[in-house]
Amino acid sequence: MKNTGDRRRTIYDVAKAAGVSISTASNALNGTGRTNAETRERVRRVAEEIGFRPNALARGLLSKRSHAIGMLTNDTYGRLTLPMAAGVSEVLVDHGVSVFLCATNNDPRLAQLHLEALLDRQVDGIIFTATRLDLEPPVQLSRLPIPVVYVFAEGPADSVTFFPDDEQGARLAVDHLKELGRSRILHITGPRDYLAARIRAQSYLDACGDGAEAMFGEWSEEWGHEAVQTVFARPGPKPDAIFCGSDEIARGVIDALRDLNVEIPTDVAVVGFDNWEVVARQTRPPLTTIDMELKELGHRAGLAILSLSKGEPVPAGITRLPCRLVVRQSCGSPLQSD
Amino acid sequence: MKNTGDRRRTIYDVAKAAGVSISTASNALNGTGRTNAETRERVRRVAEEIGFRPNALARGLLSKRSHAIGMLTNDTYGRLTLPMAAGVSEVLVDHGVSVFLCATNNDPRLAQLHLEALLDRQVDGIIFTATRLDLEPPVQLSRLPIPVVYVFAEGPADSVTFFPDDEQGARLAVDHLKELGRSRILHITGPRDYLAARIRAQSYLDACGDGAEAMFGEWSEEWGHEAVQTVFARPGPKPDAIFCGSDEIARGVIDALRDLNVEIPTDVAVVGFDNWEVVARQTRPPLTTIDMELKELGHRAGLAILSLSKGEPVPAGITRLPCRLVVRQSCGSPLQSD
DNA sequence: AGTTCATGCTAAAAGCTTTTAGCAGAAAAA
DNA sequence: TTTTTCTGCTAAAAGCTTTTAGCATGAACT
Repeated sequence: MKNTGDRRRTIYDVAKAAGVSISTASNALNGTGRTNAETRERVRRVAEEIGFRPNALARGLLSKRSHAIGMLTNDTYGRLTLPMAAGVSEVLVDHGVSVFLCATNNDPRLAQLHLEALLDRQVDGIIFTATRLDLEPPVQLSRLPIPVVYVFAEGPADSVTFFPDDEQGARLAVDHLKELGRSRILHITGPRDYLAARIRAQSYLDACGDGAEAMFGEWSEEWGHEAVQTVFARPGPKPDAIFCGSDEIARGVIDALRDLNVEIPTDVAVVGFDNWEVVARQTRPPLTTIDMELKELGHRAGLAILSLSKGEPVPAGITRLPCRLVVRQSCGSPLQSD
Repeated sequence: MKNTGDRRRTIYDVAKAAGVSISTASNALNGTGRTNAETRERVRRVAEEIGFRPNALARGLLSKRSHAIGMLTNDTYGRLTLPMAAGVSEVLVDHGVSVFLCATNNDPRLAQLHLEALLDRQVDGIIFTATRLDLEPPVQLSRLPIPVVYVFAEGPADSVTFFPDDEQGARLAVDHLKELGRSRILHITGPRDYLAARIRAQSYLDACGDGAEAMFGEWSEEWGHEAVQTVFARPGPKPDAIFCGSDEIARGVIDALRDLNVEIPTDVAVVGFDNWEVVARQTRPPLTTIDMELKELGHRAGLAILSLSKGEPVPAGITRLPCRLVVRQSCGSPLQSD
């Protein structure tokens, strides 16, 4: 007779079935107060039997902690957001915390609406995510009564913020190319007004020194294509490796190189950025690239908001999580490159 | 003095500030009961002034409707899920309903955990989404005390289910090609064990009649590439159009055709399926394709679960939402094709 | 024997809202 | 004048849980 009725079982039902008071039932189930071991066991068995599960609303109302958080995102497409969100949800579900997804489409009205709904629901915290790293949050988050964690977006001074370590990621790519004996490395990346593009480019320039060249453009395949054509059309020495600011750009680069009959990786090695599998796996040859560990980013952001919501201290400022090099075949390997 | 304090304002604060009882305050704010117009106005003004917003937890506890729903998905990557989820969230936020995102990663344990959390939170309904159309839901959803809507996944008999209209979508593609004067249309698509692949293929066969050929394989670029090579290597007449089961396949097809020096769209017209912009916009030439209207699918699913949760009747069974043809340049146009 | 202590349990309050039942007063009807 | 009806308001209950304060009971002290 496991909750076959229509009504959800309450702690009142448990108490009645176990022949104790409501308080004793609660204490027994939560291990609080003073309870006889035998009674405690009986109550727990009864609760299990009738399929009792505590009402999260009532619990939240009393404890002032809803054990839910909100995720505010302005990413419509979801290439970055969803893996990240999955990471957040994955790490929090084990702590009994659920995640509200709020897609704002960069619309301030919608963002405001979502934010108010979240506050009305007494969420314990908010994770704000953006894809356009440069964009202002579409809504005022600074003076909220609950903690906010920023991912892929910079919050006000002293806020808790997570980014991938673009600087280290770029270094990873360049070091890999250098280890394989490449010396004339070119960098083709996205628009200069993206912070991530600037950081990666600077890291590349620092690592490669003189002769290094960073070409800013778009986050598109087309731009990769175009940049390669430009470079190979002009006089002077040609690069023996290209580090791309995104996998999409890398894809354009690879296509353009093939059109020019340039061998990959023999003549030119190519490294991407994103490890966006649908792209990186499908290039010919498959793309060596930098993974931003989006899921791990989600884990960390989730744990951070969890700690903050409990009042535990979390180091403020920007935390940059290491990227990972994923080796496929667009660079050759130390062994086979000769 | 708009909620500058630490504590959230309650209806008790409103009542006190307006000099009325709690019940009157509630009645005035909600327009229930009998209230003098003047009093009602005063209460509302006061509520506005002190920044009162009702506690959704308390409200939900009483009304037994939490005004929240859960979205259970096993899609890790999110290409289909996130636009759909954004549609759901977008349409529901205006009705004061929020959405819990639960990524199950196809892990039954995780799915069970999420499901229990949702029930504990008294959600008003659940939207279940899958990418692998053939897969069983990772958890038993049939005997739940709350309504369930299925999207991209088939529920038990008589459940409310939404799919894109694959049959109509395929017809859209074939008709477009025919209108442009193409007669030898080939179909290259994904694995036969995907229902969507089978439906699209059947629709194509019905529309094209004898001589039509559907090639099943993978949902990958590589397969598109390979299929084209096979077809163009064997003797006999060559197709003058290729309808692809996905944009990724189309991409492989286009690349392979270019390698063979076949002109697109002059010699062969290509149509994709998905309107996955990162792919469809970046092929050369840009890809004419079928859009599944994922956001609209989300809207409809959201409205359906809303109605169901209010006890309003919703037609059971599978509803298929029309797809849309997106014309780019991979087929030419009636005007420029000569 | 009288006091202190520990144990196992319970009644009641608190958390915030909505709804029900009903009270007083005034107006309308008898 | 008495009764009915309507109006505007309020006290209290309900929704479900956790926590606080405290009540008996029996054991261990002084």
